[in-house]
Amino acid sequence: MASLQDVADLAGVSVSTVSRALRGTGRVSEATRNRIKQAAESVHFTLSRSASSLASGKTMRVSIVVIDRINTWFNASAIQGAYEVLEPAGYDVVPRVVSTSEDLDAFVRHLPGNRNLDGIIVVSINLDDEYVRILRDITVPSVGLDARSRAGYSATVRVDEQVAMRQAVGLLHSLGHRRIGFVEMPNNPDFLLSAKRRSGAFLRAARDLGYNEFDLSVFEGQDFGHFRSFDEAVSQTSSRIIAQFRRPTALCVEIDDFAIALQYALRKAGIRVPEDIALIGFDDNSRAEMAGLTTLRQDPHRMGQLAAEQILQLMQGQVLAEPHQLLQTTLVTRQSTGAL
Amino acid sequence: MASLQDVADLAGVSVSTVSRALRGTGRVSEATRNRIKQAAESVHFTLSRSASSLASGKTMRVSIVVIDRINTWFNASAIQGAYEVLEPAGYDVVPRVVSTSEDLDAFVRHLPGNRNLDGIIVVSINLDDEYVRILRDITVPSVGLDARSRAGYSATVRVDEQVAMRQAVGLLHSLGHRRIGFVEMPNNPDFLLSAKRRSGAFLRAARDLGYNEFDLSVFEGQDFGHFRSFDEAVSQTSSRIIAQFRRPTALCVEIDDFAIALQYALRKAGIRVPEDIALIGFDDNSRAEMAGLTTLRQDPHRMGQLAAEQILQLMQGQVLAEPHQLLQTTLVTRQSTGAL
DNA sequence: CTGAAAGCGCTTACAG
DNA sequence: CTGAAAGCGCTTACAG
Repeated sequence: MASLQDVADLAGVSVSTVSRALRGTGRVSEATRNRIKQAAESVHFTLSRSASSLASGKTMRVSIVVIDRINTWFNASAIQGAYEVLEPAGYDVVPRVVSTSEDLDAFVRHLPGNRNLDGIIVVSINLDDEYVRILRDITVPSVGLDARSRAGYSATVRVDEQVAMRQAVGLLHSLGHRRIGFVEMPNNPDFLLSAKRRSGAFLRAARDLGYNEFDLSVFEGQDFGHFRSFDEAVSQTSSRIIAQFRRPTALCVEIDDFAIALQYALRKAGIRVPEDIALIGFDDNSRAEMAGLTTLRQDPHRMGQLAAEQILQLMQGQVLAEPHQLLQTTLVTRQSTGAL
Repeated sequence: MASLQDVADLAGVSVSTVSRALRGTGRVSEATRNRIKQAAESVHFTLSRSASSLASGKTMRVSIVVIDRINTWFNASAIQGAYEVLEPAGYDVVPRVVSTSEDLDAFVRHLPGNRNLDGIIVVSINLDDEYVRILRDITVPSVGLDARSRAGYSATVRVDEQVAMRQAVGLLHSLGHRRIGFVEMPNNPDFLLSAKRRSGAFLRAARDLGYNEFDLSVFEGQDFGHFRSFDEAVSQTSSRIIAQFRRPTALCVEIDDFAIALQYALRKAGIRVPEDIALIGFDDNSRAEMAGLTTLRQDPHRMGQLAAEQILQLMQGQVLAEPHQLLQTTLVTRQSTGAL
């Protein structure tokens, strides 16, 4: 396997010159550069990232931390977005999955001594105070994507949930719904996702529009471990909704996948959607259109790009013009809320 | 940032001993090991992968190459599967996207001199002869996942398309369909995906069951670039099908997403599914159930795990008991083929 | 069981 | 514009 030295010998120059020529840094004469490039080509030379990294102190690696799985609609889209801006800049994107608070703990605790990454993008994780302290003290920049709070992150990208919920509740209000509710997902108890913030935003938006406590209900998400399956969680939630005293005529559901399953379960139980209960989701994922689900569209792919742009600037030591970016959702109206 | 040397000083031993103790290699006394572990903890020590890599010659990195996007159902599931087995073994999984033949070319041509990965998993790419030659000569093992041919790869994992198509055609035959066809996807012209193999397998299966040339049709996939959008490709294909002389009463479609879109377009054009045309997809992806699509289920998540297990063994220099694994699909019957 | 030392393949001041 | 040399932080024979 050819090394810098081999290329240097071939081109009749020193390794320093080869290094400079290949990376386009420092002045190297046109002629020398060409000679070197040819020599490099001829032996299929590729820089050893390990050696470069060790010498330069930069790993050219950014880690993207996601909860539970890489292959969810949100996570995979965010990773793709980040990849699109990081790859052309020469960085490897290294996914890291955490499933339990121990996983996260191990990851965060190793951060202070970690020389294996130049930046971190963290998806849908809110940091408790201890982690905030650790993140603040490390030299590696971190960007929170879809985090509830800015705490601990050098920069954040998230969706404006308050405006989103105003859009949703506004639609329900204009359709004449007087009793409305919010349905939280079953959750991974080790992570405080965006659920609480989203239901809080829902309640605030509703009160602003004149709904009072008796007209509002929140179906709280339970620990996912309580259920044998996703389907069981859905049908249990469906039953709770149906049995509810002064049952709402419209529901905002935390995410599309749950809303879609719920719509199916409700209909199976004889509840008509949207006539008896109207439904609004959140995401506009790949199944929402087919399900005829009215929803709040967000764009994790774009969020991944933005987070990557931020981390890129931070890694270059730049000061961000807008470290905390708030994106707006788009209300997409479909059958699950009936005709406008 | 603490280095091995710092830990050694703290524990009062040499760096060699620290290195051995931390990695659990070589004999180190219980007492020494504990002292070292404590010292390491206390300064949040983490090994520098770059330095380890440079010294040991192993990068602890495996690249997974996918076409066009990370966030497709197939690709993201495969990556997740690979991650699950590679991460516990200490390897980073580094996704790499190729969109054009130039991308692939650049990647493959750099392989011979590449010291930046220990193994490669390549998804849905068939190698032409030149690449086969390059791959054969490099020292890094490669696993082909969903490749049409074994050529060039140290090992492969794929689905048995011949059996799959026999399942599908068998169902159509038993349902009494006498004129049947296969619909290819619009394709990325830079990559020869599995389309041709799949339609070939369809034709073989159909002939074996007694269908003759006049009863069979193949709607060939066109260069995706010809269309302004996916929807346009779909509606064009739909029109071709409808206009077909001696139109088939049942179609196998190359993948679910296209089948689902096609079902929608056909119905919109007044063709009843399954009464006028029955449809069978391929994948059983997350939308197939909702669409009521009969389909051939495959499991890219499992394929990713298997490919990772193979590459792991190859990287350890082991000889594979079964280098070429063929998985079976499961026929999942739903409304798009009517009642059995 | 432990240590001294060479070496992995680069980058980067420092000189010239 | 170019080169000699130090050094990045580890691993791994080699000795003892």
